[in-house]
Amino acid sequence: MFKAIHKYYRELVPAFSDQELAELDRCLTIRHIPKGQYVVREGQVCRFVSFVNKGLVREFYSADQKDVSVGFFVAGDYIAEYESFLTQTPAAASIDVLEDAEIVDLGFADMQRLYAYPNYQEFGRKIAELLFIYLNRRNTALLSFTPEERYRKMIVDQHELLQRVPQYMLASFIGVTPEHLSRIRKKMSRN
Amino acid sequence: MFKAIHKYYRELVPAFSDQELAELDRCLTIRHIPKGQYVVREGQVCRFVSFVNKGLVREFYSADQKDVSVGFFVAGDYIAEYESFLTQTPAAASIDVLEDAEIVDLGFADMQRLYAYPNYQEFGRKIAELLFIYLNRRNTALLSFTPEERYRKMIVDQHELLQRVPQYMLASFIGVTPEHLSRIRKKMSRN
DNA sequence: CGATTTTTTGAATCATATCAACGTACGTGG
DNA sequence: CCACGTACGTTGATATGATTCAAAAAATCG
Repeated sequence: MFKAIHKYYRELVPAFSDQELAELDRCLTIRHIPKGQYVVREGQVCRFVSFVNKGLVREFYSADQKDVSVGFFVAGDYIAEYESFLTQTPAAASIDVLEDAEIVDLGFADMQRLYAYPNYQEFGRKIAELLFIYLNRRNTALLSFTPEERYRKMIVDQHELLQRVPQYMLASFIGVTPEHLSRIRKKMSRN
Repeated sequence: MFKAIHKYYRELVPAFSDQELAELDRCLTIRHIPKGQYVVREGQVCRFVSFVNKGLVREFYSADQKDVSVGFFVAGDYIAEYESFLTQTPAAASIDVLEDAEIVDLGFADMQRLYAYPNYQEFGRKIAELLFIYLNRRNTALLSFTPEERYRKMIVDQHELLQRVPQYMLASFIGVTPEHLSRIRKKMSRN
């Protein structure tokens, strides 16, 4: 059981023993969350890091009455309000469900226990490094590309999401208003 | 020797033994870099993660002929083009010296050797986590605050830097042109 | 189908960029 | 120690890109 998760762990740290992964299994719990519900709510402490088995979830925060989406996650991705999870302090962002989701939770206390194994330390390190790299690229993109360039980029490497995420959420992810994204698309289609 | 560095390591991982830190010392080398020179150049692989003993350095990248500063680092900070260091691939950003610097290098291969110790795995994990948190906050700030708010924030929690970093570099860090930052300052001074 | 949500369009406005000019400070060589 | 050159900061005028608000059109859902 939890095959996809074992694969994920072994890809980052091949040295994981069957016994170590069995230890992990004992910590995991499955949760089904319907569309529209929250996985984590701003202001609450994020208690789990969760693997997405099915569905589509989104991380976002609120800035003067408006949602700003910061990420979309599908089957095979891990999700958490990571800063909140790491520090066990209230989350600045929320995570909600766009398509009925099945997620597999790993709690904070269990994670700490697993860190007794060096392989889990290494896993935790590599996860944090990957998240850093992801965020670093997003940061660079926001600073050095125009909205249109960011949208084009999204078409190329996240085209599966474009069909599933409403355009007004993509707009905030790209950093523009829905109206402006609509105009960008119109302009692009004229070529 | 390398007292400040030992302190840095033990603050993140109190369990470090004297022997483990002595092992670290054998990997460290000091480098003096004068103002105007590069620590890492875009396109080259970042071979070291470096502790700043003295001086002031800056990370930046180039976007259509212009520099965009992404961070300023002083004594007590660690620097690297971290994605390049982690993946040993060419750096997207450069690091240069704004005030004559003394830095202490730790090479990639040595870092890998140290990861044999679980305590160094834990250290590496915590560093990556801190960097993630730092970047996450910067990201949020860029998306949800106005340039003026970002400048005010900078005054509050990096006021020491304002004296040492030329204003046009701060401008790109904040995400505006030098002219516009000048106007923001003028407007702020009218209150 | 009707009701609601999402996307598009238009017009006015605002924030920031650009370009060009000028002022000021600073460090260096004479 | 002065004068000059270079780098930095400021100011003004204009241009551009993105937002806002309002409304219509299109898509989605029960």
